[in-house]
Amino acid sequence: MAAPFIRSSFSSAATCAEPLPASAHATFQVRDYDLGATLNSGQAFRWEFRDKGWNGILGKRWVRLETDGSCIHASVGEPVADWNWLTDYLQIEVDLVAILGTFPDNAPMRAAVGSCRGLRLLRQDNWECLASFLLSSTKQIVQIRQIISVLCERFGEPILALPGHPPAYAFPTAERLAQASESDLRACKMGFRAPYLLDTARRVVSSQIDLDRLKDLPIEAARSELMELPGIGRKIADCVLLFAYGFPAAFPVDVWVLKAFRQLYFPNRRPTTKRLLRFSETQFGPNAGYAQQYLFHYIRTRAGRTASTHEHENP
DNA sequence: CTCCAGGCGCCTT
DNA sequence: AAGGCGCATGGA
Repeated sequence: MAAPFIRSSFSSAATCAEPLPASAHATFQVRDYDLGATLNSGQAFRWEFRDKGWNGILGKRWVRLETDGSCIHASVGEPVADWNWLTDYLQIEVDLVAILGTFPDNAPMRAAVGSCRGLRLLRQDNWECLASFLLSSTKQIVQIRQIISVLCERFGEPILALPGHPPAYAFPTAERLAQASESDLRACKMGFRAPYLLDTARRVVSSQIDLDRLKDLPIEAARSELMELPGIGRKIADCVLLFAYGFPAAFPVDVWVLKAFRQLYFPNRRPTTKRLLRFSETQFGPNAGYAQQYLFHYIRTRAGRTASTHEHENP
């Protein structure tokens, strides 16, 4: 694989034995990286666009990202020496062109890639991703964000942001949520998902499932283990397999993807989810999940435009 | 007001 | 195996 286009602001030619000095800022050269599409495509729920940059929380670190197209500039609340946690999350080193080259060559796929080239799949923390998508069922993305925001305020550990920014909280640990009551969780407006989240947190804490071990399993085995958890079905399991564990063939089918495929590939039929999964396996190549995210983002943003133009259209 | 949202679990056929 | 329904909450 090609050398990563990474430059920290303190990347002097220091020897390996010499630790890099800690810094609150770093810059990374990027190619084909659409930061806005990536952070706002419904795979992560805590990024906020403020004053031409994205503010977010990764683990116990507050981070702000700004981009000019060829670089991503990062600022953190507390100085760090090692930035691998960020480059890994953003998947900066991934050769996107090689991935795009495996996508099926058809009109809908070309349109989707053309509309948001540079969209990346993130590599998220497995527990945060699992809990977040558990809360996603039959909710709009704005509401998912709201629920998670309240959950973090109420159960997350306070962390240090840059001066001038609102208080920040880490995503709550499974240990902390396992100690909560169902009504505590319902107070975060998550409704019927509260007992699912509570039971899942308790199973993680009791090692009934080992989330770190799943990355070493074949995708089918990892999926089966996730689907043992209450509130985790095929779709949410595939979101976690794709967005946290990086299984590139995981293929979440939600109402949007269902709608997109009916419209784009099956105009005169009404394929079931199972039929779509088979279609993805045979027609979408080894990075089916990556392709799916392009279609998801494409149709979701396009639907927004057509809906609003329709609303304002004159007779 | 109604309809629906990055579903799932459970219950009928 | 496949299809239908209830579930909490709040945008549109």
